[in-house]
Amino acid sequence: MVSSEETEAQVKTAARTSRLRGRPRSFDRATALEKAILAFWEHGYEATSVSDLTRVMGIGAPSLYAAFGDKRSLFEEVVQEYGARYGSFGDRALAEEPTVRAAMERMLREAAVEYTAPGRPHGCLVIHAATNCSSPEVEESLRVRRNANIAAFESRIRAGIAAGELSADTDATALARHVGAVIQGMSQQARDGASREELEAVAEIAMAIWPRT
Amino acid sequence: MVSSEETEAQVKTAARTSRLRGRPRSFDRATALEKAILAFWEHGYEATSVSDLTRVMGIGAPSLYAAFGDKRSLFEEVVQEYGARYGSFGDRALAEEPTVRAAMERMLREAAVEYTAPGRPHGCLVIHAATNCSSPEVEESLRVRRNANIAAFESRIRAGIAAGELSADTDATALARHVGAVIQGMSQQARDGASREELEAVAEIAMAIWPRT
DNA sequence: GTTTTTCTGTAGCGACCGATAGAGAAATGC
DNA sequence: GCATTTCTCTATCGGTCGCTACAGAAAAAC
Repeated sequence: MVSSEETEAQVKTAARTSRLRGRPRSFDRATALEKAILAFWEHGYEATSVSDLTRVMGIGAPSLYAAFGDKRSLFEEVVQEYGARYGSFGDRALAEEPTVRAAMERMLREAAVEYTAPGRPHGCLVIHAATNCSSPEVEESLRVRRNANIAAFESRIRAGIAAGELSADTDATALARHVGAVIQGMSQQARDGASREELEAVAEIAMAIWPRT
Repeated sequence: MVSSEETEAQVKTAARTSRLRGRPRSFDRATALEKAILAFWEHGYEATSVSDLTRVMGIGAPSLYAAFGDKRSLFEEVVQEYGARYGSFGDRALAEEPTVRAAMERMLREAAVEYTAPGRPHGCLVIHAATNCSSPEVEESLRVRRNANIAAFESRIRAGIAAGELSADTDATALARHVGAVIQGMSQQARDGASREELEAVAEIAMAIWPRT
C-alpha cells in the first residue's frame, strides 16, 4: 500500500497497464521521508506536529496525507526507514563479529559514535521518539537534574579515590557516567516491563566493574 | 511564592497578622500535589493535560491555578517533591555507605526495587517526565522494538555460550538486559550532551564484565 | 486537442489545549 | 450582625491540534 516497490514495479510495466495516468507528484518521496525522519528523531512523535512536518518536508498537508497516510503511519514508516538506515549498526556487529565479546565491544563503540554523530539528532530515535517536550524550559530542567545526579556520583567516586578505595588513576568521570547509564537504562526497562528480579540481575552484573575492596 | 513553608509560617503567626482571612481552600494541598506527582510520573509532562490534573486532583481549574500557579510551576513543584519523597534513595546510599562500592551496590539494588515498586508508576520521573505519548499504539510499537533488540542480544549471547566462549551457566537474559541498559543510558546521555569520547569511555568500562576470551 | 486522472493550495472542520473572567458562595475579622 | 477576603463553579477565551472537502492546475493517455 505504501511500498515504493509497488510504484517502481508499475513504472516498468506501465507501457501496457493503465496505471500512472494523471499528474505525477511534484516532490521526491524519499527525500521528504528523510526530512520526516530527522524531525521525528529530533523532537519525538507528539511534539512534531503535522504543520512542522509539512514545513520541513516542503509539501502541503493534503500531499502528505496522500503520500504517507495519516501521521501515525508516516511515523511507522519513519521508524522502519530509520532502523534500516541508522539503526542497523547493532545488528551488523552482532552478525559479523566472530565472538560475543567482539560483537558487544563493536556495538557499544559504534553506539558511542552513532549517538553523537554531528549533523543529525543525538541518541536513538527508537529510544527517544516517545520523548516529547514542546517546552524547552521543562526539558532543560530535567536534563540539569539528570546531569547533577551523575555529577554527584562522580564526586562520591572521587571521595573513594581520596580514601584509597580505588586506584589513583581511576577515571571518575567515566565511572560516574557508566553508573548513570546503567541506572537510566534500568529505568527505561522498568517502563518497558522488566521485573524487579530482572533489574536486580542487571545491577549485579554492573557491579562486576568495581574492585572487590 | 509557592513554598508551603510560607503558608505554614503564616498560619503560626496568623493570630496577629491579618493573613488567613476569607474562605480557606476546601481541599488538602499536599494530597492534591501527591495526585499530581502520580499523574505526571505516569504520563509525563506534556501528555498530562490540565483537565487530567483537575480530574485526578479533584479540584476545578481555577482552584488549581490559584493554588499552584500555571501548569509549569506545578510541575516544578512536583519534581521537587518527587525528588524528596521518591528520588532520594540514591543520595542516601551515597551518603550513608562507608565505601564507594557499597554505595554503588546499594544504589543500584534500591533502584531495581524503587523502579518496579507496585502501586505506582515504574521508572524514574526525572528520567521520563519528558516522555509523553498520548498514542498508546505508538508507545507500544517503540517498546516492542526496544525489547526486540534486547532479545537479539540475548540470542547472540546464547550462541556464544553454545560456542564455548562463555561458561555454560552464564545468565544470558541478565547479560542482554545489562547491555541494553548501558546502550539506552548512553543514548539518554548523548541527548543530554555527552560527547563521543565520554560515551566511548562508558563503553570501555562496560566491557569489563565480559571475560577476556 | 480532448479526456481522464491525479496532484496541489486554500480554507476550514471539530476537538482539545492551557488559561481566565465573572458571579456567587463561604468563612473570616470586627 | 456587617464588611471583607478568598475560594469555587460555570462558561468561555484564543490558539493549536490532526485532518479533509473542494476547486483549480497539471500532466498523463488517447
